[in-house]
Amino acid sequence: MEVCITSLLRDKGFKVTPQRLAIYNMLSSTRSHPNAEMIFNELQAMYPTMSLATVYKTMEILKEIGLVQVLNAGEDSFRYDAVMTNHPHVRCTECGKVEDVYDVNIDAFVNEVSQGTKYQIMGQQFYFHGICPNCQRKNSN
Amino acid sequence: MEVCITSLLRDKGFKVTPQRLAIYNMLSSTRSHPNAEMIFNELQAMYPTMSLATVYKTMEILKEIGLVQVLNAGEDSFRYDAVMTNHPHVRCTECGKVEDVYDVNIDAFVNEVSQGTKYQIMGQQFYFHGICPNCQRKNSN
DNA sequence: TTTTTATAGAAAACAATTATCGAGTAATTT
DNA sequence: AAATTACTCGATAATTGTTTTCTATAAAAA
Ligand SMILES: [Mn+2]
Ligand SMILES: [Mn+2]
Ligand SMILES: [Zn+2]
Ligand SMILES: [Zn+2]
Repeated sequence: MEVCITSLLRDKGFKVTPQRLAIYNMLSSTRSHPNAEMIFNELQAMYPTMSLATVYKTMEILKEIGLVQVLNAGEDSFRYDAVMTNHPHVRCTECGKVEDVYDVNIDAFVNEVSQGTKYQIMGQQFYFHGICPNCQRKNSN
Repeated sequence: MEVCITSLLRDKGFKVTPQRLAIYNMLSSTRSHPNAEMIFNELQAMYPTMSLATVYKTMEILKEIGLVQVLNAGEDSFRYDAVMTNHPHVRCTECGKVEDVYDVNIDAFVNEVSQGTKYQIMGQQFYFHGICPNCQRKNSN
């Protein structure tokens, strides 16, 4: 993993810096689909001088070299995901968390759409919204 | 249609104003999925004094009374749709236009996801991106 | 090393959206 | 119809997420 990002950066002419490694490490070791601010806050303790702009610029690079994908779950900010398989997401409308949707095969659906449209489909994002188990429990009390 | 929005507004305690009717009429007679600025520009000629803030506030109300849905196609601004059926959208990554995806049944897919997750699913949005027929033609020349 | 080049971070700029507020207008009451 | 009330418009300012600019400095190359 470390090797991967290091050589990927270098191969594309980007420098390997502690900030970039820290940001990628943080993102690839969480399932919380954080936005720029969450990443910034998390790294604040360890990298007190890091700025939000660095997070944004790094995400731009990581996206470009194919290490992260950008999510747009109907909020006012973008979220980031280091898992590069194209999987659906679900957002809890009460607590706001965004999680993966597992165990669902999107290929059949994607193929159906690809064949039914004149667009040349390059990708897609599926967002569900609803209430997470936690919030359901809270509500029923 | 006119009747519908008029009575819906009144029933929910909102006043029926020319601006609101104009915005809703414009939106329901286009398939371009405009964002606030596009709506504003389009109405500028007929309503020279209308402000962007009014467009935003009106969209908020129209969303609340269930007459429009808000789209989030991975851009930096929201788009609006007066068609309330839940249908997938596709955005051309070259010219930026957003169109409907027709003739595809999402129910089976939605059901599969609903049953595979512990979330109580309330809704979803499906976005595809690719290249529209026009831009494909341009590219091949 | 030394030299070259890209980057980090502070600060300012930007763009989409939201909030505030006073004057105006529609609905309601008299 | 007139008066009262409550809501709304649009100008302006504020906010928020993101991008740009600039320069000392860290990383890569020589
Ligand atoms: Mn994910
Ligand atoms: Mn549509
Ligand atoms: Zn929740
Ligand atoms: Zn196009």
